[in-house]
Amino acid sequence: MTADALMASLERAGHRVTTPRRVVAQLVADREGHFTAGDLVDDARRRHTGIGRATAFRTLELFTELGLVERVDLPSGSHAYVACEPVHHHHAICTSCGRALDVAEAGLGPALDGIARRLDFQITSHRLEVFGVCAACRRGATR
Amino acid sequence: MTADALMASLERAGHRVTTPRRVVAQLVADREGHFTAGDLVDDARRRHTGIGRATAFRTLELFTELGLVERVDLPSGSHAYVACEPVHHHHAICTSCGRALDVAEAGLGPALDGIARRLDFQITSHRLEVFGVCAACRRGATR
DNA sequence: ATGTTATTGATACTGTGTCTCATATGAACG
DNA sequence: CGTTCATATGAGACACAGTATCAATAACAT
Ligand SMILES: [Zn+2]
Ligand SMILES: [Zn+2]
Ligand SMILES: [Zn+2]
Ligand SMILES: [Zn+2]
Repeated sequence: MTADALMASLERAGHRVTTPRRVVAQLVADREGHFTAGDLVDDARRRHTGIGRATAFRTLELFTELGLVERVDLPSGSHAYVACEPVHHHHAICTSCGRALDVAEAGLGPALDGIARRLDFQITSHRLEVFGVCAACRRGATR
Repeated sequence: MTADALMASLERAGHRVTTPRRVVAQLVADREGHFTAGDLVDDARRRHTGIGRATAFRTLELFTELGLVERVDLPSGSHAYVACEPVHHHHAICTSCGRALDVAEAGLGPALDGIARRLDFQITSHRLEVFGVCAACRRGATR
């Protein structure tokens, strides 16, 4: 996901294209794997962009609403984000390198149907998070 | 899950049986559906138990470690807990009444295997959260 | 260029969750 | 029982995460 693509989606949705937002978009695009709002704020300060804390949070929220970025809840309890395509899918998160692989819906349907039927529960949304070690990390060291 | 059962498990695990912990166990047992640490602290104050904030958090953490209580991440982003059996399972959370129904692993295995194979990803843990409306809430009103 | 409106950033504020440390108290032992 | 000592407690300080306020600024349609 490139910074330009993020800005384009944002404009398409009728939001203003501003410099601070462009900066945040670039920070997001430059991130590998998941990151927290705090990480982004730190990036912003480190690079001496003049981005305020509030703006970082607000822009991240905006991207999330537009589905350009998705929030994942790490086992640690902190809220992280990953840039991803705006279609329903899940994430396989590598606990070693932090990268998030996209997981297509993939056979979850029947399992969900079963749950709905057995519990007489009307499912409106669901969230699956898979944690483990990616192929790259299993070979090379922690890198 | 009764307060006594919570305390018994706690003792079995070699922890001290103390009055504050008994109180927290009771508060947990009295809760229907999910609750946050803050909710519990409020309960404690409201009932004029002398439980300190730190103790509520600590006891909740202890119960969680022992698997007597499980943490769920609500879509809102807040961390909630539900009392439940110490075996692997998931939760169907009613967005109307807040109750959490236990969901057996049920049919998730094949889907996970598929993910692991397709992504060449070694899964070490996973989390599924299902949100929707329970049978009771679909009939009666919001109750 | 101008006016309207959305956006920004500093700052203050509301939580959450953790840490420290002096005090209290379970439980094991005699 | 009373003694002993590791554990647990609670007050309060702390470290963050996230939100609200508001005057100043910048987009963008005209
Ligand atoms: Zn990896
Ligand atoms: Zn899905
Ligand atoms: Zn459960
Ligand atoms: Zn319900």
